[in-house]
Amino acid sequence: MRQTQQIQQLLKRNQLSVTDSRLRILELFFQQDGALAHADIEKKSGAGFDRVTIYRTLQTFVDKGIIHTIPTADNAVRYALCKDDCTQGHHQDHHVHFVCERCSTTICLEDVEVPAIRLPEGYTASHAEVVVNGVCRNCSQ
Amino acid sequence: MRQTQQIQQLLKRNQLSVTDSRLRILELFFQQDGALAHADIEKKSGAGFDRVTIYRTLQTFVDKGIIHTIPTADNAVRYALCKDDCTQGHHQDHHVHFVCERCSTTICLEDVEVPAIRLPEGYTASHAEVVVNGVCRNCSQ
DNA sequence: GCTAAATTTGCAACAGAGTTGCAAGAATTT
DNA sequence: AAATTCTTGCAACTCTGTTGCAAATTTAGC
Ligand SMILES: [Mn+2]
Ligand SMILES: [Mn+2]
Ligand SMILES: [Zn+2]
Ligand SMILES: [Zn+2]
Repeated sequence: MRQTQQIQQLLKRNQLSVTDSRLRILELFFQQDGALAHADIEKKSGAGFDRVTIYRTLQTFVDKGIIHTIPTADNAVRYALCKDDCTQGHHQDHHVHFVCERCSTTICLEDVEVPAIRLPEGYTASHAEVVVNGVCRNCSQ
Repeated sequence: MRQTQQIQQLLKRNQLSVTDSRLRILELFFQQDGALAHADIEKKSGAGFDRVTIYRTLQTFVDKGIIHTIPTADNAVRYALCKDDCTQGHHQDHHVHFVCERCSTTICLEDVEVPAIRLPEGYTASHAEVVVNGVCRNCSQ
């Protein structure tokens, strides 16, 4: 398996020990193009990892800049691979996210940048999150 | 009390019976300019309304177009009064929301419209949510 | 390859957010 | 004021996420 090798290297590059759950969870992210919620991972991982392990693994990946969180209206955090140059403690994912109303897939629109927002006097922006709801490419035909 | 009168009328206009919890919760919203989360209301209401009553009251107000929800990154729904022309089943609040990193107040920027987002081929937008994080007017001096 | 140290995992127990059914209580209608 | 309608509180439950700790696994040194 070529991919397993690549994932191992990704872990080592981030000074993380190579464990079954980390390999499997990253594998899921690489097989998917939409985002994954904790519950999705619990179902799809198969191997019956403990819920807590999954939470901790996801948190570790976020800390290392391997995945990023996506805020959605339904109060369940979703995660997706960082394709930008994110590093430990410094995420760079300034793109728009899309949630499909039909299939409820959550997708990173890597090429759509968050527009600059003109704020009233006295407000200083540090970061903006844009989530667009609508119908995705798959569902619109 | 003049305000109580006004709140009563707001309830009647929406075909809602006038009850202690509804009066009190609306009163809190009118006294506040930031948004309120369920937990805030539970604390500030004083009168010890049941948690379930608060949840149901908030849901009713959202359904009627009296308040709207604000998505934030911390996975706790916040609510604010609708100042736009929202009606039963049809919210019109297309403004930007702001979350202060210092005081964590959540504010509706009624005058800041959500910009149009250009999506890739195949995607259709129906609604976009913009949440800007930063430092608010109060905290920036 | 084996051992010791460092890290990760699973379990149990917990906290918080939100939902549902139902009987009792209040508000509205007549 | 009584009957009807609607709302509330309670209990019980689900789902999401967190923490402490001992056991298991991984890594590093030899
Ligand atoms: Mn993304
Ligand atoms: Mn608002
Ligand atoms: Zn879709
Ligand atoms: Zn502030």
